[in-house]
Amino acid sequence: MSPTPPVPPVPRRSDATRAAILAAARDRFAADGYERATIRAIAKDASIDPSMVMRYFGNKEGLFAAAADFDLRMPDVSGLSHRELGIALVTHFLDRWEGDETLTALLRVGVTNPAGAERVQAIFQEQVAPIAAAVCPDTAPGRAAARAALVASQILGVAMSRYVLRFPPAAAMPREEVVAWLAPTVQRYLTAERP
Amino acid sequence: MSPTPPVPPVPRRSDATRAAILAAARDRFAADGYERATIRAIAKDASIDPSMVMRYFGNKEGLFAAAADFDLRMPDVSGLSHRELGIALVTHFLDRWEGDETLTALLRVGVTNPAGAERVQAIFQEQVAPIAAAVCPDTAPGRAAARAALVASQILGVAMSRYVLRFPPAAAMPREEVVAWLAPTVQRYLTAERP
DNA sequence: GTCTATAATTCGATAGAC
DNA sequence: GTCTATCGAATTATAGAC
Repeated sequence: MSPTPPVPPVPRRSDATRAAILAAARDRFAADGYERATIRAIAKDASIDPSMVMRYFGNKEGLFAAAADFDLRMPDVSGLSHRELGIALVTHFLDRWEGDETLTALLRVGVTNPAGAERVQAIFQEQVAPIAAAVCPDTAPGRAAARAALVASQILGVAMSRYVLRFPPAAAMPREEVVAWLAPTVQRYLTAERP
Repeated sequence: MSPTPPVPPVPRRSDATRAAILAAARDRFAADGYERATIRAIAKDASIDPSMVMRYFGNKEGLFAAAADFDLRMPDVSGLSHRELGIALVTHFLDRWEGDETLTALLRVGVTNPAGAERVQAIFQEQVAPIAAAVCPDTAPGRAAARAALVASQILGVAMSRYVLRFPPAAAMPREEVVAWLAPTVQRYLTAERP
């Protein structure tokens, strides 16, 4: 056996091509959903041949899985008051949603594709539940996950209304008003005693 | 000209066939979303020929529009206290969602199809906004629509988590606990002073 | 009213030249 | 690594016999 050298920081060769494909895939999945987003269209957006997409990612689901690996970049909320907590989280979610259409893509795909639904669930479970566990008053097993699911329900709902379905009243509502309405809700789901 | 007689209660001839197609369409749209729900599969479920679907509804979008004409059957909330209002509305929405998968279908289609998004918006706008207008404390134009959109965001979000994406913590949460958490939220969106 | 047959596209995926 | 060419399957929609 040859001694395996430590893996170099960038093992892949043509990372630029991969990145271009992934960026185009995120756009298309976000705009069209999983079914309507065709590999052909994604490849065209990336100025590359459709067969390259297959070569890099195997099949369409593999492409989506690679494009949907998403970090919510949840902020550090330790030391915040309950009131500040709700405002910080809602503001952060609005920032993330407006700054990166990957989340809209995730939501669109999650609705029509089981693998997409699992990705959405995993992302919120892994990244929001720890915050809930850190601040919620009850300690029984599964309670942090339940509170994280409540927060996710309100966040996903406003994202649906504002960015996916684009309800005129929701889409036109100023950011500050969305935060003012939703922050107490999120705060209560995380910190209130169980009703 | 022949004097037109008053339209009979059932002008269509084969209403049974239409109803069977619509029922099958609702099931398929709910289970698979707009793109994956094929006219062939819907016709097969209805034990009928695919071409009949085209004959009755013109095209796929016409079929969906007919299948998605939905009545939320909002209850009469006049005379309820603010506390009772939140409980009544959340309970009613959970009932509607669990008793008829058309709403899940609507959500699935609204995400990938502009016409579907308009239907979802119209349904919530037409049926929830009047309730908001009746109970909310501010009277400026558009405020009832904004409050209805807030309510819709929380209701759609919990429907997404529970019935579409099926987050385990949200799907496993007992109905009474969902009502207990969400009722104060809905109540506040409808009746609280503008923050 | 119902069905057969098929047109016209479009898609994911593969094979293979260079 | 990149591209051309194409297969096989599936779809919506139409035309027309009965």
